[in-house]
Amino acid sequence: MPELPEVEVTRRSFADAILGARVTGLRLGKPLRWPLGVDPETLLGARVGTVQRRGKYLWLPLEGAGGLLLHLGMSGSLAFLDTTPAPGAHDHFDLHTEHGLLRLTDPRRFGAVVWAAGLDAEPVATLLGGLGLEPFDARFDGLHLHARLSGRRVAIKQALLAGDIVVGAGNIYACEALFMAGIDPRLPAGKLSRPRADRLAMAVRGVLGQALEAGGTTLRDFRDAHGVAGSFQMQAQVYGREGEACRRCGTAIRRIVQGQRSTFFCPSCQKR
DNA sequence: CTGGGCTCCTGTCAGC
DNA sequence: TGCTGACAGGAGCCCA
Repeated sequence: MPELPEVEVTRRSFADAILGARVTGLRLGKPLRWPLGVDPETLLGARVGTVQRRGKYLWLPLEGAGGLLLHLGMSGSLAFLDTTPAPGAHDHFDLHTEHGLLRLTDPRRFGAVVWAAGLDAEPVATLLGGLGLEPFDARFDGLHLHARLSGRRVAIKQALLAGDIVVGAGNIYACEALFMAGIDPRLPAGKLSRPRADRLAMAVRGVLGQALEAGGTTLRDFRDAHGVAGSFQMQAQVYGREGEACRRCGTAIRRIVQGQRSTFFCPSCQKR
């Protein structure tokens, strides 16, 4: 579910509210992707610092007690609640604080909550270590993109999704960015020309920025920590539109499979 | 190093 | 109505 815009929208929706609150309790539901990695008791009383985002991960610092790395996987969402409803079947992590309850709901359980002593401590250092640049980092541009793609034979779509060059674009936004840049998703990454790399870098930033403004994409169940849905799905040009007319040229949008993921594109607007 | 495929898990929907 | 298979917003891991 959540790509960079959804994760960032989520972060913004509760970071201020939880800042400075002491941890008063912790409840674990069914196992998530990895074990928490710490005795929950040791986190009691710690103050929550400023929630940060790196790629699609959130880092929740606990002053004097390390911090928690959160990932929403495919189906995760966070809620920040004034009350304490009985946990549902898919509520697998509760962090009770003086300011409210932070609850992770994740039906598929590909998400994770992992403790580490710090951002540079294991296992967090390894998880974050291989990540590419943030899309809004000034260092991320066509030059960087072009250099990192050179010699690679994978399809450009898969190179974007891999997250080791630039983070944040998942299946929806990778498709949308390639449409915006007019690039065929099957193009071998190393064959992207420098001018087109410029366009693609701009498009990645542009699409993620638009999605952020729209509050993210709510295909089915994405909500921010206060239950607000996103609306970027209304602006999608290709994602989920197989067989429908391209909004730019009218050609039928195609769906193909790359690396076991659906790719949507306009065969006429997007060139090799 | 690179690329490709598999895997984790549950829910939903289309088709028969 | 019930069953089956395809598919779903991620990404770590293993193997060639």
